[in-house]
Amino acid sequence: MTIETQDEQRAATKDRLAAAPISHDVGFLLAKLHAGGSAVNNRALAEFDLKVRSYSVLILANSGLEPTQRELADFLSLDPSQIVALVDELEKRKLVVRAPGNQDRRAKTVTATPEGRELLAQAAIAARHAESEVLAALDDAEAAQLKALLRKALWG
Amino acid sequence: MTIETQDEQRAATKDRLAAAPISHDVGFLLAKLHAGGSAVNNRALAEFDLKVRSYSVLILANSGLEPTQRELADFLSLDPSQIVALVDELEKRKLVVRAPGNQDRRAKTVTATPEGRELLAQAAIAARHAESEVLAALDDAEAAQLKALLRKALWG
DNA sequence: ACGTATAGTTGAAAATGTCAACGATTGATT
DNA sequence: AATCAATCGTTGACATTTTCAACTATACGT
Repeated sequence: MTIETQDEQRAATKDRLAAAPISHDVGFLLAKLHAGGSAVNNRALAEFDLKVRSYSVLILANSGLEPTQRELADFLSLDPSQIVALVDELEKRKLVVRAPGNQDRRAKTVTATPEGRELLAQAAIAARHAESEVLAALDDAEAAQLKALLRKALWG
Repeated sequence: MTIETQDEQRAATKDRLAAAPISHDVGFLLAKLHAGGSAVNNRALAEFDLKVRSYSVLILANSGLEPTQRELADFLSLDPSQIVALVDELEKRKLVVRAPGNQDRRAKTVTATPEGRELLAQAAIAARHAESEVLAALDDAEAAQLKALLRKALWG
C-alpha cells in the first residue's frame, strides 16, 4: 500500500477544492470544462493541422450558409482581425476560398473547397471522439440534455 | 419599416449561423457561453478591481480549505507561474496571505484576510447578478440542471 | 453628391500562455 | 546517514492571443 500512497494522495488532493463554493458558479464550471475540453479537442485535431478555431471556421465555411468574415467574427466571439488570420491560413492550404459578397462588395464570404470538405469529414470524426471523451461521465441522455441547455442559454 | 430594416437585418443575421452543425458541438457551445459569460463576469467584477481569475483565487482562499498554490494551479487549470502573479497581487492588496504549508515547508497555503473576506462578500453579489444575466434564458430548474450536468461531467 | 457607417485588413501594444531553469525541501533508497 | 530523484514556488524568456486604432473600399440615407 505504500506504493500507492502518493497516487492516492494525489487523487485525493486533486478534487479536494471542488468542495469550495466556486464549484457552484456556472462561470467557473464553464471555464473548467472548456479548458479541459479544448485541450482534448486540440490534441485530436492536431493530426489534421487544425485547432478548434480553424476547425470551427472550416465547419461554418462548409455549412452552406456562406458566412461573411464579419458574421464569423460575431458568431465565434472573435475579433475580425483574428478571422483574417484564420481564413488566410485555411485559404493558403486550399481548404477554403474567399468570394466577394453577393449583395455587399465589401463583405467576403468564406466557403469550403472540396479538399476542405474532405479534411473536415475526417476531422469531424476525431472531434466526435474527443467530445465523447470530454463527456465520458455523462450518459447519452445527459449529454443531449447538456447540449440542449447550453443552446437554450445562448439562443433562448 | 425602413427605419427598422438595419436592426432587423442585424438581428436576423446575428444568429443565422446557429443553423450550422457546429451548434451541436459541445466544445463550441462551451466556448461561446464561456466567452459571453466571462465578459459579463469581468464587467461585474471590475467594480472591485477583480477579474474572474483573481475572484476565483479569492474564493478558494476563503473556503477554509487552505489550498496550496499548486492545488490552485491544478484546480483552476492554470500554470503555477500564473498563480504566483495572481497571489502576488492579492497579497499586495492585503486580501490574502501566504502561509508556509503545515506538513510541507515547500508549499505555501493561501488564505483570505478579513479584508479579503469582506470584499469577496460584495463581489459575490455582483457575480450572482452576472450569472443570472448569463443564464437569463433558463428558468431556475434549468439553471440548476445545467450546473449539475457540468459538475458531473467534471467530477463524475 | 455628401457624410456617416461598415467590411476587411494591417500593424502595434497589452495581456496570457507556455516552458525551462533554479533553490529549497521532501521522501525513498541505499 | 547520505544520497538521489521528485516536487513547490519563483523567475525570466519566449510564443501565442487579445485588443485596439488606423486605413481603404464600399454601402446607404439624406
